[in-house]
Amino acid sequence: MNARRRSADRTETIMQTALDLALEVGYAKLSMEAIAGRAGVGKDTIYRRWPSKGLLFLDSLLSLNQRALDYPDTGDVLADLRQQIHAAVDLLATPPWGPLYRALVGEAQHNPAVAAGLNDRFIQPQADKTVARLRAAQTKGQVSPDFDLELAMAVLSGPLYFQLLITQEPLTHEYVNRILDALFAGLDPRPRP
Amino acid sequence: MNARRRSADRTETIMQTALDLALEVGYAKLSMEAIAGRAGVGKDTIYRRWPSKGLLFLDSLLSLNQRALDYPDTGDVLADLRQQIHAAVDLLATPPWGPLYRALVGEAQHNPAVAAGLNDRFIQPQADKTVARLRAAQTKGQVSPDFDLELAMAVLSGPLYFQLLITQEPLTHEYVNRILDALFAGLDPRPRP
Amino acid sequence: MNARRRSADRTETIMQTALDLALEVGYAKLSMEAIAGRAGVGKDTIYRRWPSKGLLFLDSLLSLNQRALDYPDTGDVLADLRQQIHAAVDLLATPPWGPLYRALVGEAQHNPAVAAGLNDRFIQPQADKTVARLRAAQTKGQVSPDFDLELAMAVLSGPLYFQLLITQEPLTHEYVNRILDALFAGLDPRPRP
Amino acid sequence: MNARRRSADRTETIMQTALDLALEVGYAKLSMEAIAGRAGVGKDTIYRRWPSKGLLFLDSLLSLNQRALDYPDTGDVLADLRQQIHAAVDLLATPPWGPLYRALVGEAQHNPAVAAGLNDRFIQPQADKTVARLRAAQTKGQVSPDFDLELAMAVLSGPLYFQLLITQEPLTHEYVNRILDALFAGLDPRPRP
DNA sequence: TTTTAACCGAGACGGTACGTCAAGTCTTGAG
DNA sequence: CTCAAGACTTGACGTACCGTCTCGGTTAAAA
Repeated sequence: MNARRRSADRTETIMQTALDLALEVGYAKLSMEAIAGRAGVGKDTIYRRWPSKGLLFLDSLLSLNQRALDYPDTGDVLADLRQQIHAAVDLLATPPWGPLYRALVGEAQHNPAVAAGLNDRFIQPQADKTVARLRAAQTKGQVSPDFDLELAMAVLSGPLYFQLLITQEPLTHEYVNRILDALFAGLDPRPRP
Repeated sequence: MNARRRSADRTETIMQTALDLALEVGYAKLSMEAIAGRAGVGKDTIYRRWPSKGLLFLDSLLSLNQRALDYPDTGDVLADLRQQIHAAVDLLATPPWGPLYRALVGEAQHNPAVAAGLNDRFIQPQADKTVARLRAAQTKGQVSPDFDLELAMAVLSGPLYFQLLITQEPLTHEYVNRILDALFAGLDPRPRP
Repeated sequence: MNARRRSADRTETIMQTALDLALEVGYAKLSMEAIAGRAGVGKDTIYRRWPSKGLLFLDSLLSLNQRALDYPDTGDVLADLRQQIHAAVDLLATPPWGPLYRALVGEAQHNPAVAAGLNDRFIQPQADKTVARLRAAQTKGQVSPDFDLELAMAVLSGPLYFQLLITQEPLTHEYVNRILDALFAGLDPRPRP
Repeated sequence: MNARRRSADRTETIMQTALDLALEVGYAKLSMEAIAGRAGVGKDTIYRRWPSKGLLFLDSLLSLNQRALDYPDTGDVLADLRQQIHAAVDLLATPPWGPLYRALVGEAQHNPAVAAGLNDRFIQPQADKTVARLRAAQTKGQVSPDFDLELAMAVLSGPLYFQLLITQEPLTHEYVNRILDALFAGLDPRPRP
């Protein structure tokens, strides 16, 4: 039992060290040797827990940053979505997290295991929460029954990821609001009669 | 003149070899040494042209895949957008290109030079074309004058990139159509009176 | 203990391989990569043990060729010196050793660490033995008390090295004898009265 | 004629530059590229004149340091030898020349062409002059007719080279004198009756 | 309490690739 | 025709990590 507790301590130490080092030198220059050295741990002790640097990093980022990104349900869908997405955007704007999260997504592009882990442990749960919140509103009649919830989720997330990963312009509340407003007010391009 | 021509030949050979190797082993296992060896070229000859593997790969991908992704202008905005985006999606679905493009975007997450190059040479031009096509329609009165063109572009691109990079589900024409229809028909979630 | 033993084995293997390769291609074309490859060893494993090619080679040559070049003491100084120097000359004439030893001395001309190692591990000990043998003879009254032993050593060694390194004519027993005779019979150039 | 003169100028310039650079960075770090660059000359222009770095360096050292090391003939052999050898030793003690000459001899150990060039252009001529001076003395009856002149030359040179190349202790006039005195006074080790 | 087996830190090991450097050859355009 | 300039192939350098594999030296549990 004690052994297991020490084991758990070590697991935590390693993840924390990995994160610290990633903050200092960036994910690209993060090395298992440096993590092991700094954590005062043998390399095997790391490899016994995680099969690759990517998965260790994924675990570190997700486990140590367990901020509740849960949706409130105040009854006002739009306000709830806005608040939740603002929180997410704030997190990504807080200095280390944006680049680290970008690095993680980058890693997922080469490493299928990381991609799978990222999806299963973060992306899908978040998407599900968004859809669930929308569905709740739909049930209450606040949203039209033939509104495509999955698509709405994609239209909300997509532009943010596009900005984060591709154009790398800063994510602002104002931009989030424009997307939300377009989605909810209707982004109808048709010329008015 | 001859020297310059031979030089240009070599540049092309190197890019082609880089691409070939990337197809065979994937970007992650692509090495400068292997490229140099296969291309029958010294490593310096590569480093004289590109400062890093990422930029060589960026150049290879963009230069050797100069498919015109220009928008037609048939007068029907929706049809033109649909055709153009379908073409892009088809390209990404053609086996090697999807993973390679994903790898490139992944690399851009660690390497600012790649990110900048990708933006300047591909993302921005494409975005500009989309906006230009929309603006043309706006001028002709086919689209409402207060329609936010930049946002429309982001709403069109974002979900596709989200699917490509994050959920990694296949990109289909059907999905493109859903997005286009939502955008143009209006994705109004408000309950009908 | 096992680890240390395996370590020592590897050290020996590397030195032996270095020597083998030097025999085949000569010191000038000897490369760390070739040694590592042939020995089935990573380059780091070599660099962990020796900081440069020169010092590895020095170690290989001296450790693996630990022929006792000790002076006998039969009571007859001249005979003892002659025997010992003939042995040294024979060694240098045995095909690989002459060129390899020349290469080592050559390396010592650019590389102070090799020069120091060569002196400390080979030149000085040999010189000391020669002087010691002469001193023993002096003690026994076989040699005049004001005979300059250091100079005698230099007069014995110098011409041999001159021939080995500079004129590169073959070293023969006959040449050794001429030097010994001159030294012991007196090389008095003064015209006889 | 003009072309040839310019050609000769260039040859001189290259050798001078090689020597200058060798003084600055040492022979080991001397590179053809650096010489060409500094001399304002294409690499081919160098390779057209000398087939290798070693031979260029040999040429530079010998051609640009044409100090007359000729023996005077004042009638006093011993004094003449002493003066000449002191001059040589002084030259080697003047800072750059000792190390450079050592480097040249070092190079000769790997490179037969350098060894041959060094012998033909410097070692043999010097040896011949020494022997010639001794022979002159012999003819005048100042030296015994059965004195082995070649051996005397080797006994004079050998210890100096030994000190220069092997033990790397400083060469002093005092050491030269000890050798000369031993040679001329007779280094007779036999116990006096 | 003593034994014993798992676990650990440390870091050596065989590899692979890095990015740099220089060698010696080859090509071009200016004079 | 000769030259400077410098691109080119080649090949080695020394470094950095990878992921695997010992090695002793603690422990914590079973005996």
